[in-house]
Amino acid sequence: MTVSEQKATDRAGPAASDLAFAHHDHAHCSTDALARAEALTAAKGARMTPVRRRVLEILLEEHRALGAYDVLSRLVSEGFGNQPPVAYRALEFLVEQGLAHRIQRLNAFAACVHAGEDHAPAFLICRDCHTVAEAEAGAARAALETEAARAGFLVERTTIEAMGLCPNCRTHAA
Amino acid sequence: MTVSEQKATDRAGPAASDLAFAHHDHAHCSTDALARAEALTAAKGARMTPVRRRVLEILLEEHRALGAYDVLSRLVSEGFGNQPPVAYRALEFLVEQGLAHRIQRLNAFAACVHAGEDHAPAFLICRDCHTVAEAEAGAARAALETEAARAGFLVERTTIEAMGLCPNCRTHAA
DNA sequence: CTTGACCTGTTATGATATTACATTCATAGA
DNA sequence: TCTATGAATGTAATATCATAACAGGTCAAG
Ligand SMILES: [Zn+2]
Ligand SMILES: [Zn+2]
Ligand SMILES: [Zn+2]
Ligand SMILES: [Zn+2]
Repeated sequence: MTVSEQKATDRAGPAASDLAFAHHDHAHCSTDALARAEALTAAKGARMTPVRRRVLEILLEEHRALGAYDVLSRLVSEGFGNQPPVAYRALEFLVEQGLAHRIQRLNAFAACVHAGEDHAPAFLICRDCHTVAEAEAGAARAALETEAARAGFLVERTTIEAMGLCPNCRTHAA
Repeated sequence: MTVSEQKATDRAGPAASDLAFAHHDHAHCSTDALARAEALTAAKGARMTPVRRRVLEILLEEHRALGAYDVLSRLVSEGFGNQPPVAYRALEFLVEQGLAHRIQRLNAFAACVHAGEDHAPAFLICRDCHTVAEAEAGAARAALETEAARAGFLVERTTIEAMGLCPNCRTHAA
């Protein structure tokens, strides 16, 4: 990473204290994200319907990734449709709108904690407590694009994920 | 990326001409990989059985990722067992031995073209022709670890994949 | 030749995801 | 206001990906 790239990362990236692992006022974190989601979809003319809103709320409850069927079972118990497309369509919408991310490693979905910020996310997945934190992947993505460019490959989308131990679980393990 | 990191990449990484996209003597590329696989497993005392060898050969036929069921259907037509565990177990073995990689994005598997080299792979996946090239991810992984360290997260395994257009398909598209 | 580890075959099931079509809902234009 | 239209949702059926559990076979060390 060059010095200028590091500075860019420092400007754009979340502070370490923003990360899911740190203690924080999660009720605020969650309602804030939901409010921003409403504003963003309204601005784009996209429709934040009840199912979609509820799915986002469910994802926001914890900093974990949920499978489509986990989400679906929650929806069913609240009177929404009980077939897979109900969950998959709402999740697809949220991902398209940048309000949620798909975690490839887990075949699961997590709410975006930086909605509207046009960020390059990496995901830090704790194998122990299953918390998923969204980290800044600008530098990693740049390195990947550099490598791709050597091959003449045009990068359109990237998947950058790390599996390991979060600070809390490291401490417990030690 | 620092200058020293760039140099490290240049030393360790494959030349651009090594990549799957470039024209190359693939018969040699393939038989060579198979020979190295035999040597590596022998050295480790692991058993390269007929199914396992055949699965590796199948993966080596092209620089693409194959799903477990694609592999399985090939095995069936050659007299091996026709149940999913037959394919999954052979693939699991190859991944454990570092002879193949799992491509998360595709739920599929590709032969490793740098077996035994202790590399940090990134995968460049062409959305058009489905070729999968293995690129050097040392720099990207280092950037990801730096970011993870800020959060106190201990990285154990990484998934670094890019979806996009390979040089050939870029040309055709243009 | 027995033992024990490992490998393979097979059944059954579970988990993830999509296609297709019918119905309902929101809203822009007549 | 009253449709026409496209969007969203509900539902059934199916496709795709993955693992658990157990039985039987192979092979080399003892
Ligand atoms: Zn939070
Ligand atoms: Zn944890
Ligand atoms: Zn080749
Ligand atoms: Zn291509």
